[in-house]
Amino acid sequence: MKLIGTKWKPLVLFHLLEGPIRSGKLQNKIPDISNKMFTQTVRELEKDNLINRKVFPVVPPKVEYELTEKGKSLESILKSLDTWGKEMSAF
Amino acid sequence: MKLIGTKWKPLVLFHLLEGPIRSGKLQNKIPDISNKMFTQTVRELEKDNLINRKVFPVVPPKVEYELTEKGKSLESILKSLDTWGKEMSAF
DNA sequence: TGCCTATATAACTTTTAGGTAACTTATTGT
DNA sequence: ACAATAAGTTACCTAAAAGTTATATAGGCA
Repeated sequence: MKLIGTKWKPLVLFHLLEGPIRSGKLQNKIPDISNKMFTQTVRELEKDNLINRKVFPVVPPKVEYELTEKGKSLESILKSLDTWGKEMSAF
Repeated sequence: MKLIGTKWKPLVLFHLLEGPIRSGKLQNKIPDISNKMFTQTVRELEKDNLINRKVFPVVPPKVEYELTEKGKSLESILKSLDTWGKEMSAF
């Protein structure tokens, strides 16, 4: 499972720390991600067992993503990365 | 500075946590890295001010790498990542 | 004379990540 | 009829990351 070495995975996970969220909303939180990369990223995270995908059988579609326990175990790392990145961009 | 999104940077930094080390030794700790990627990676880390490069003017060449203070500030993140990776590969 | 050393670079190729744009789906409301 | 909706897929293309192979260096020593 490559977490590092990918551009989007950590970012998606980071936003999921806030709790379950609809697909579109999550995507909006990451303005620069393309539609394709978003889907691809969440699919991989699902395979990695870091997130769950909940599909509601309605029209138009409704899909929610949320962290699994395994995903939640990344919380401190993700937050540290975020903090570190912000501190360093001050330089 | 892209730490995330690169394959080798975190690994190189992780090995430097043990202290200053000669170029060749460091490279040996990462068996799968190609000669080119090793050089390229340390050069970028140097530009990022995460590591220092010390050149000894001898023949054959002797070069040492060590973390800067900024590099050392990554310690807890790097160690967490390492620990997490090991725990998870148990699955 | 010519080989060995450790570190690095250059030229080139392959692989993978990522982006774009068009299309699908099924139901509701007009 | 048909437009709008949210989520996703597909085919295609480009750019960036990484790998491979060959070469340079300069002094010590057989």
